[in-house]
Amino acid sequence: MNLTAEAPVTAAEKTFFDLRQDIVEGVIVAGSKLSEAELSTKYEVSRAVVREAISRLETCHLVERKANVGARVVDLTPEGLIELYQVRESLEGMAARLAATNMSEPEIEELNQLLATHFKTVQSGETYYQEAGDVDFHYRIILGSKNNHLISILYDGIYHLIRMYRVQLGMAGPRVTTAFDEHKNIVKAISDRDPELAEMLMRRHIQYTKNNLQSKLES
Amino acid sequence: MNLTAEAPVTAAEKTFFDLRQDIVEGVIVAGSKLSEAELSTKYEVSRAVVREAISRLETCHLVERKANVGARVVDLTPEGLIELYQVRESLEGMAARLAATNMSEPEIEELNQLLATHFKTVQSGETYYQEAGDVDFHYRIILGSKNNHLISILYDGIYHLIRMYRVQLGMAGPRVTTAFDEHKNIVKAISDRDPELAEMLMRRHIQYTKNNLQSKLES
DNA sequence: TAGGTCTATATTGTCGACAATCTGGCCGAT
DNA sequence: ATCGGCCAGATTGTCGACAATATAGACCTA
Repeated sequence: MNLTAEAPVTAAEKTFFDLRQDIVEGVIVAGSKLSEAELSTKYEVSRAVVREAISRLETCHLVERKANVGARVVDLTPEGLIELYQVRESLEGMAARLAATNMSEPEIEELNQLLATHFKTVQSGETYYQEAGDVDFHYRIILGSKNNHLISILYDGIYHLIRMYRVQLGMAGPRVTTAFDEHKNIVKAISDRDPELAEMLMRRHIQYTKNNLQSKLES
Repeated sequence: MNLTAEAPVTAAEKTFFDLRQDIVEGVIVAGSKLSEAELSTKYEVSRAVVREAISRLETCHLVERKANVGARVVDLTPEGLIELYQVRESLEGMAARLAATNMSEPEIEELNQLLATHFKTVQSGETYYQEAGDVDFHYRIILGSKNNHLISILYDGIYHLIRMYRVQLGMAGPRVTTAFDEHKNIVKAISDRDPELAEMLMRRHIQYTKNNLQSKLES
């Protein structure tokens, strides 16, 4: 997710990005312990920057920390997934509602163009869509809400966890095209400046996504 | 807000609590810069623990940090208040809805008892209610949602900001008794296991609170 | 005088060492 | 044999010093 396109300016930030990626992609196994000394040698930085990186991971809810004990990567449970998606549904539903009011016409135009690009990608059968494409779509709508708190909670707070579930459960399959249609309808509602419909469609879209993930988690 | 009743186990945690309180209560002025060296001498700890404390304050959205520049206390703007309460309305509305389903009968009973206690406090005319009492009320409902992500976002994330607005704008006045009635109706909806009504009443309650705060901010 | 560069200073970022605390295993008592 | 306390090792928390970066002001130039 280099959508924010922010280059790490400090060593702690770079270590944070590296660690986050390794956790999201499962290189560091869910539930495993994060030893400061170990990571310090692995990423070739001092323990202080590892501590700072871990501290930021805690903000993303990717790790949990106990005083004088240490940090562990969160483990993925069905209950956690349900809780996460309850919150996501509410927040992104609000984002879609606000976006229908607050997005500028040029931004909406860009959103439509993004959709057109995705359409070609889907037709060509690439799996790329579900990962970066989907994230990009949701990202723009969240930004379109123009609510900085909302943006922060979603992107600094829970989005990496959502990615973690998706990546580790392996996203692909028949939902790709139907998800695209759902995206299309959401964009149409936003283009029509219909906040209530935009929220409802977004909430359903996320519910479908949750159900899809749940079925994979239970299998 | 010692509802969580968690004693600081480490120096960084204690410094975090102290700093947070000073910021929320306005002892440290909104918008002011947080100098690590200065705070280090003031709280009599090393710069490392000050840095950790500031890092945690960033998670609460109480301070903003820029690399190689430093941290500043957030400043309170009308726009920020609106954004904050949009998010709060959505999240606490969800909390009330979930609480109506997930709270146990004993927990609901305790909630009713809390309300009875508040009634006496309101009658006696103490201002205590609006601060700790109100926070306690909302806290229990949030916990009653049984959704750990939601609980974390609200309590580790935005509740201290809400307190900051309330404390610094000076809460008291004629809304005390009407707010109590709103609380009473919310508890009734939860007792009746009526999720939709509970959510609607909570959302309205928070809207009223926002309007009340806004009028103070504009004056 | 306006604009830009350069330097001095202050502040933040990073490091390695030491202190405090937890964990797991050993030993003894009942 | 089981339970509890206790010791050793390892891990996290804290500290002060050093390095890297930004900021403000002086100085120079056009």
